[in-house]
Amino acid sequence: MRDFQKQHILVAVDLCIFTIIKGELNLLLIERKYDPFKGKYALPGGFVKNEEPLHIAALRELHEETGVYDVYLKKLSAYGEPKRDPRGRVITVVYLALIDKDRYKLTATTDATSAAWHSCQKLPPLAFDHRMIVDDAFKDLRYEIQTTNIASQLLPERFSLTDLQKVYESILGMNLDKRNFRKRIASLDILKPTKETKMEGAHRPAQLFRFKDEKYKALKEKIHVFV
Amino acid sequence: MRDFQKQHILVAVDLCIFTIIKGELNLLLIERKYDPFKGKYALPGGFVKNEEPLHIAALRELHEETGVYDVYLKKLSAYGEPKRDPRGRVITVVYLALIDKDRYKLTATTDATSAAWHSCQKLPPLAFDHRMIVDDAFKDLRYEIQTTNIASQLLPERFSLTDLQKVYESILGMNLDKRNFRKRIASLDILKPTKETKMEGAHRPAQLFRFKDEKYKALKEKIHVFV
DNA sequence: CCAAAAGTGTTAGTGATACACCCATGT
DNA sequence: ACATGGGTGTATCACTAACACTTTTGG
Repeated sequence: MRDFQKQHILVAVDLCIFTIIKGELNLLLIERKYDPFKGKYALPGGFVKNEEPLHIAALRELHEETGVYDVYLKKLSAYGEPKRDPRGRVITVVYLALIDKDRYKLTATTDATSAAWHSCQKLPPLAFDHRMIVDDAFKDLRYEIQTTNIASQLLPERFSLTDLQKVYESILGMNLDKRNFRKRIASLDILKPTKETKMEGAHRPAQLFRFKDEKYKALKEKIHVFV
Repeated sequence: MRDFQKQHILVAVDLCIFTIIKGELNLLLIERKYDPFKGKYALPGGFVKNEEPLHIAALRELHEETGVYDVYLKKLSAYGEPKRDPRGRVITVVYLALIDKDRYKLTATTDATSAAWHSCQKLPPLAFDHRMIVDDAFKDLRYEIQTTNIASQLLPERFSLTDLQKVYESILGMNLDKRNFRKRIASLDILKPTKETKMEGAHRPAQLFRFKDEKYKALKEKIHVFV
């Protein structure tokens, strides 16, 4: 414990909160009102309290920004370059959060914060090293979407197969063949059909499905002996 | 910055240093000489200095324990439960390191530390939350070995195909078919043959190979649209 | 009846898996 | 000559990828 008292590093959490809006992947950002990086956008986050577990700090920040508690939250990595915050040394632990925008609406911008969704296609310049953090989080999301059932976290309880396909397409950044997609989803055996349909627009209504497991579930242990 | 001064959380780095010994995956551990967890084993690590980048702190600790600087080092996650260290709140950033035991020998146990290799098949009880950390690091390693050329970091410059296969087998925890393994390695086109052979024991000598890219290289961008 | 999205099968090609014998060497 | 690990090819099966038309609804 000898060196303990000499250290002056602060611990924060930052959140990469993703959602799907109109079939596009979006990220929640806050516009900074003060220096440093005044006018730029940043990830929501804040300092960890002394007795507070990291994931509780993340949930607290998430709730402050979105009014939501019950979400998928995954710890990613930590970022701690000495100069990443010009005000002092801060190491931040990053959490990935996925929410269904329709279920959990943003509380009307509390306080002075102005949280808003931004399409991942064209993110504005970000403060600090947040661009790197987002890029890393996005890579993780791409992996998770392919190996787990986390797509369920981005959709309402009932959804059409086209809705689901758009989740995959927006995260993988490519168009998928409709027939092949449906075959693969069927083979995974993770959905159960409902008797409801979604009628919107002048076309044939879509059958709605729900996930068998609402909660996180790994779909494959083995990736393939190589990939 | 208002809450900055109130925080009392210390930042450390811990290292999961893997190597292959006699075809088995091993992890470097230190036996703790003092409480807490006296007599148990722990990951090598230490506190981050005020102006020190995290990866430099990791390299410093690595060098102290192994006498090695030039190794593959990858930042993993952070662990910061309030009670993980009974002496006070410490958040640790974990690094994965891979070394070739033959190239980089351990310096004869410096100071009072007693670092030693332990087979991952039968690790002793670990201090703190280090068991969880090792499990997470191992999962990461399993993924990396299948998607990148990091096997090169665990082998000497020249090695036989059987040596390479043992790296994969020990990390994947399964036996692989020799012919299929060689076909796949050939299709990846990451090795170049040397004219040397390894003669050891009373049998046909093995041809030695080396990696085309010594350094880290991703082998596949796309995992597969699912996995 | 037109527009718009939903829904549905087959084929060809590629890659994964399973499997057994001969080779070169030291003792 | 024998014991030991090195080295090689083929056949089957499973999965991926490419591809186009009919259905159902609202306007």
